[in-house]
Amino acid sequence: MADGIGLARAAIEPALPEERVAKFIRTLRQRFSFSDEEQQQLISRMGGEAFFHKGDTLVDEGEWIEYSSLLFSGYACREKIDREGNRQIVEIQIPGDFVDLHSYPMEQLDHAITALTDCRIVKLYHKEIDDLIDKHPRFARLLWFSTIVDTSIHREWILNLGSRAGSQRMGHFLCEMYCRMEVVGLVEDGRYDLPLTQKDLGEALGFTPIHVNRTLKKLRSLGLADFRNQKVTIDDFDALADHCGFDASYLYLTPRKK
Amino acid sequence: MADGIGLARAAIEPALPEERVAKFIRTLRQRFSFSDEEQQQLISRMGGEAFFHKGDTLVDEGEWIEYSSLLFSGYACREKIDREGNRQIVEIQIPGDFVDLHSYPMEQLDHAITALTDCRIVKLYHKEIDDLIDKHPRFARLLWFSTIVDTSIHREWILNLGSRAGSQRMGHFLCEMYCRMEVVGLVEDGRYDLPLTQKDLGEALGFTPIHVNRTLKKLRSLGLADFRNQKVTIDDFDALADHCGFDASYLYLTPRKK
DNA sequence: GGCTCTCAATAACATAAGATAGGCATCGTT
DNA sequence: AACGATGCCTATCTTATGTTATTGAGAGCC
Repeated sequence: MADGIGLARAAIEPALPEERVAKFIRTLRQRFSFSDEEQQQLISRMGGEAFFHKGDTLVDEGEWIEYSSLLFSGYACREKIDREGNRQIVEIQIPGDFVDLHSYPMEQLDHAITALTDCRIVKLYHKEIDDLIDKHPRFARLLWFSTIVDTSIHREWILNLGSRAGSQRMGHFLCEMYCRMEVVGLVEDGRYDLPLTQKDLGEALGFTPIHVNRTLKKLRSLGLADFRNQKVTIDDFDALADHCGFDASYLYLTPRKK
Repeated sequence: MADGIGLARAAIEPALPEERVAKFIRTLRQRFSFSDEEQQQLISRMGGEAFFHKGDTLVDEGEWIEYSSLLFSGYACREKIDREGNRQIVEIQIPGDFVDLHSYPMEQLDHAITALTDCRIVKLYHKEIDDLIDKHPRFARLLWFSTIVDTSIHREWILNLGSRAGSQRMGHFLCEMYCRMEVVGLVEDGRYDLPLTQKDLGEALGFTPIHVNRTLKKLRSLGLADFRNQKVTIDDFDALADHCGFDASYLYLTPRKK
C-alpha cells in the first residue's frame, strides 16, 4: 500500500533521497537521537537504487559484498537452508531496515536475503562508510548499534523457538511485526501486511504448515489475532501481548541517551 | 583445567596482559588478520581485571555498562528469562570471548550474562574504544566484526531450534562447542569441558531435562558423542558432524582477507 | 471453458517430546 | 554417620506437533 504509492511515484519522478531513506531515519531516531546535520551526512552518502522482483535473491550466501542495502519499499527475509534443504527464515525485513549493514564488517554473509515481494533498495557503499567513520567516528557506534538490534531480535527468536509453544510462539511473532511495522507507519487500524504463506510462517517458527494453520485458527477463535490473505489484524494488541508474554524492549525502540 | 592453571598462576603472580588476552587474540586472528602493532594497540588499552564466582551475574539485563568484558578464564552464558521464569540459554561464552562487546554500541543489554564456573575477566573501557576508533578507524570494523560473529551464531541457533530435532540438535551444539574450544586450545584428544548440567543443556536447546537425557543416551549408543561429568568426548568429529549436518562456516574461523 | 498451480482448511493417524514420579548415586554439612 | 540437596537415569502416561492425504477456492494460462 505505502509500497504501491512508493513504486508508482518512483516510476513517474524519482523520490528524493530524504524520502527514500525516511523510514530508516524514523526507525533510527526512535532508537538513537542524532542531529539534523548528522542525518544529512548520512543521507548524502547514500548511493544508487536497485529493484528486485518477488522471489529474487538480494544477497546470496557467501557472496562478496561492497555495499549495504537499505530497504526502501517491499519486504524481504533472511533465510538459511540446511543440508536436507529445509528452509529456516531467520528474520523478516521491512521498509526502513538495513538488510545487510553487517556485511560491512563481515564482507560475506552466512545466509541469503530473499525478496518476499517486489523490493526497492537504496545502496550505501562500504567505502562511503569507511570515509564516514573516518571523518565522523561517532557514526561507527551508531551504525554498529543498528546491526546489534538484529542480534537482539535473533536472541528473542531463540527464546521464542526454544521456550514458547503453539499460539504463544505465533502470537509473539505477530506482536514483533506489529511493533516494527508501527514505527514506520505501516499499521492502520490494527492491521498490517505480512506477505507470507502459511508455509513461510512455519519456516520462520519451526512449525509444519498444518500446525501453523491450527495455531492461527486458535488465535482467531480466541479473538487475539487474525491472519488471512497476507494481512494481520490485531484488534487488542495488549491482550495478544499478554497472552504470549511479549515485551518489546528487545526491539530497542526507545531512544538511547547518546 | 587450563582454567585451573590460569587461576593458580594469577594468584601467585599476575599474568602478563599479553597472556591474559592471548585466547582472544588467537580467536580474532583466526578470523581477521591484523598486524602485531595493531595487536599491541588493542592490548595496551585493556584495563583492570575482575573475578566472579560460579553463579554470579557478570552483567545484568538493563544495567548501564561502561566497559566490556573479555573472558580470560572460565565459562559463562548469555541467558534470557521469560515471564513464566523459564530460562533460555542463548549462547555459551568460553575463554577468549568478548562476552559483551556489543554493550559498547548498546550501552544496555537485553539479557544477562552469568558465570557457569569461576571466571576471570579483563576490562576494556568504552571510552578507550572511543579513543581507539578515533585514532585508528580500522578498529571500528574489526571490533564490530567480532560482535557480528555472535549474530551469526545466533542465526545458526535459530536454525538449530527451528529445524533440527533430537540427537541432531544436540549433536550440532556439541560440534559448535568443539570447534570453538579447539581454536583456543581447549580440546584434548577429542575431549573438552562443558560445565553444564542436563537441565542447563535443556535450557539451551529447548528440551526438558528428561529429553536431554534421552538424547544424550542416543548419541552415546550411536557412538557419536559422550557427555558425562561435565565433559564431552567426541571420538570421531566428522561422523558426528555428518550425523547432524554441521558446517562450521558460520563461526567465521577462516581468516578474512582484510 | 477447462486446464494446472498454489494455497488454505480439515481429518485421521503416528510419534517425538513434555509431565510426573521414583530410585539411586554423589557431595557437602553438621 | 546421618542428612538434605542436587544431578542423573528410567519408566509410564499424556499431549503437542509431525505426517499423509483429501478437498475446495482462487489465480493464471491456453
